[in-house]
Amino acid sequence: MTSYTPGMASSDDRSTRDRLLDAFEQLLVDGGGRAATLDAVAAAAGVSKGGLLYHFHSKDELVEGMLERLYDQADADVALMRAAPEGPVDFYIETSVDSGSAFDRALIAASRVAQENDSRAAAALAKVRDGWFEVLAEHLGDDPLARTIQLIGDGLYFDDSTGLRDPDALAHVREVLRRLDVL
Amino acid sequence: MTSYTPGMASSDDRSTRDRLLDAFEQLLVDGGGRAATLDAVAAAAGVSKGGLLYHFHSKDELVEGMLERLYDQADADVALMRAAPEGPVDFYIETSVDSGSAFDRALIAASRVAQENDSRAAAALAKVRDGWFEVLAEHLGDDPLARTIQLIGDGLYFDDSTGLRDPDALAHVREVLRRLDVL
DNA sequence: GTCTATATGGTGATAGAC
DNA sequence: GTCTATCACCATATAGAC
Repeated sequence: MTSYTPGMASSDDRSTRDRLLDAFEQLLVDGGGRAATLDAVAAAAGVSKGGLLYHFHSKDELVEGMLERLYDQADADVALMRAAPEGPVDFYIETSVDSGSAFDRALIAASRVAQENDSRAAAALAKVRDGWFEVLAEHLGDDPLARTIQLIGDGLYFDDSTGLRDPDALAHVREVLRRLDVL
Repeated sequence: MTSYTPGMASSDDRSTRDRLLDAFEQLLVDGGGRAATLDAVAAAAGVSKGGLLYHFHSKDELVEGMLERLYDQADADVALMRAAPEGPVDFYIETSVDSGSAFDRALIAASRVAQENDSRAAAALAKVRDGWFEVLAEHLGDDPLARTIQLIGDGLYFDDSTGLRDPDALAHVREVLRRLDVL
C-alpha cells in the first residue's frame, strides 16, 4: 500500500488534489454518498469535471485517495493521543465530538462510504478504531472499560454525524468517567 | 400527522404496502441510500415499479411511510422497555446491538436516510431517542448516567451498522455497568 | 494540467393499458 | 391493483482540444 506523503508530491498538483479530496469529504458529510457526485466535487473544488478526472481517474480512486489521507491523519491522531497531557481517555472523548477538524470530517466521510457497503472504507475505519483501542487498553489495563469508553466515543460521533448533538453530552460523560476513576 | 395503524388498512393492500416498506428498509440497511432505488425496491418486493408507485406516489412518500411505521415500533419498544423484567437499562443495551429485528432494521434504515440530510428522518430519530432517554432518566434519577448509557447504545448501533461489530462488546458494557451499580 | 464535448446507462416519475 | 412504455434528467466515464 503506497502511503500518502504530504510533502513529497512529485509536482505542485498537491493543492488541487487536496482541494478535491476536501470537497469530496465535505459533500459526503453534508449530504451523504448521493450528494457527492463527480460534478459536485469538481464544482466545490473550483475545477471542471475533466480536471477532477485528471487527478482521480474514477470515483473509486477518489475514495482510495480519501482513505490514504485518513490513515495518515489517524496515525498522527494516535500519536497525539499517546502524548496528550490530559491523558488518552480525556483526549479521546474530547476529540470524539465533532469539532469540525479535518480529521473529524475525514472520519465521518469514511463512515458515509462504509455505510454504502464499501469494504475498503469499513476496513479503514476498523483499523483506525483498533489504533485508539490499543492506546486505551494499554493505558487503562482494563479491556471492558476500554471497550466501553470506545463505544461512548462512537456514540458521540454517531450523534454528531446524524444531527442529534446534545451540548451536555461531553460533561455528562466526564462526570460518569470520574465515578469510574478514569478521569 | 396520520399514524400508521396495522389493523385498519381500508383494503387488503396492507401486505403489499408492508412488503414494499420492508424491501426499502432492507436495501437502505444493506447498501445505503444509493442502493435503495425505486426499481430495486419494487424488484425486492416482487412488484413492478408501477405497482410500487400505486402505493407510494413518490420516493418521499416511501420515506414518510417508513417513518410512520418507525414511530409505532418505537412506541411499542418503549412500552417493552418500561415493563422489562431485567430493567430498562439492560433491556436498552441488549436491544442496542443489532439482533436483526424489524425495529433494528427500521432504525438503521432511518439513520441512513437521516445521513443523506433528510430532516424528517433526523427528527424521527431524535424523537425515538428522547423516548428511550426519558425511561432511562426516570429509572436512574441520574441524567449524566442516563445520557452516558444512551451514548453506549448509540455506539453499539453505529458499530453494527458500519460492520464493526465486536462480539464481546455487550459483555464488556455489562461488566462496566455493574461497577456503576446499575445492573 | 485543465477544459469541452459526448457516449452510455441509471433514476424518478407520468400516462395509460389491462 | 398491477403492469408496460416512455420521458426528462443526472451519473460516471471517455476522447480529445487547448
